[in-house]
Amino acid sequence: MTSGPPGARHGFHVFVDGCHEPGSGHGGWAFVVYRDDTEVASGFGGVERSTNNAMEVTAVLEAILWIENTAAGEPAVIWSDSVYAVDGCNHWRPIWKNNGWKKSNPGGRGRNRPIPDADIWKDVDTRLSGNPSIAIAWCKGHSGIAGNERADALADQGRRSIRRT
Amino acid sequence: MTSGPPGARHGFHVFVDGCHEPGSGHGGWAFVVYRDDTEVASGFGGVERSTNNAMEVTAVLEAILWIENTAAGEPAVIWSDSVYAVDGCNHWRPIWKNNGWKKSNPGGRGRNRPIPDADIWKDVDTRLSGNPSIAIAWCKGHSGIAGNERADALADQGRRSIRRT
RNA sequence: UGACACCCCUUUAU
DNA sequence: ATAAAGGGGTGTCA
Repeated sequence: MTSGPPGARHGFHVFVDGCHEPGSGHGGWAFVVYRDDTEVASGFGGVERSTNNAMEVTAVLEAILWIENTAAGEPAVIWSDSVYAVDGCNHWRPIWKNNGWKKSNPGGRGRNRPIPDADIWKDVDTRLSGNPSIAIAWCKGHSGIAGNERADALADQGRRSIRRT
Repeated sequence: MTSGPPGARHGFHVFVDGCHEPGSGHGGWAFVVYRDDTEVASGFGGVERSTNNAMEVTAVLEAILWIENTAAGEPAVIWSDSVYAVDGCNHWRPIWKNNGWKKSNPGGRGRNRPIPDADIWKDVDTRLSGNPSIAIAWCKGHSGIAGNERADALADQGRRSIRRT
């Protein structure tokens, strides 16, 4: 197995990644689509002012958009190395939705404030709710997984594209 | 612990901090004494079973004790990043004292519960009442203030000292 | 409901 | 080794 996890018979494996440079505030996102261990598509972009987590979620959203437009209904796994993005999709998304996209953790740190990047999360939620064939999974970052490394490089390219505007 | 001659000019600035590890229950406290931006003394210690707020107040108490023993009567400002400790000293202390160190219930009915760590607060009250030249002030934590950072590190050392008893 | 502090964990970046 | 973006919990006050 050179890229992607086992079981890539049918459907897609989409690796996503985001990056962010605190100095400039510029961020980048990317996705790479694999079918049977072969890269079949990719996309990336840059954002002028963002945060690291916002870029990770944006990468997931862009991957979903590609699937919607190109392979709607086909089974797909989106792999992200961001626990924030993955748990946000799989665990907190229904909770946030139920709470009107606000944090409600009595005693916690950020209480009853709108969750960061609520607009992105709402978009992700709408589309994931309508595409049950899309799964979000976590993979370890910077550990030699080909798809993850490729997405990492593309996200960086997306971030650098900001300067040449 | 370093020591130096008491400041002959005009007062001390004493930064205090407390820390607490919920897992072990161990806590630490520390104070650092500055005269003209120079550290002239410091002290720290550990407590086996405590709370974060109790350690913050303990740090204030230990600073007061040092002033009493070393520079009684000299103007001094004790800086703490705990609103609980600072407001406890400046605002609620006379109120609590007036209520017999108990919290009055808004409903009037029901028992008046003793304030937490009443023994420490009573000690603080006695000594502050006898030392009007000592002021308690608040400073933001973890924001680059040298004295606060130093006290933070020493409090942690005090907490860790519990292990190797 | 707000504020402050304390502890643990994840990811990113330099 | 630094800083920044998140999640969970605790103790306290109004």
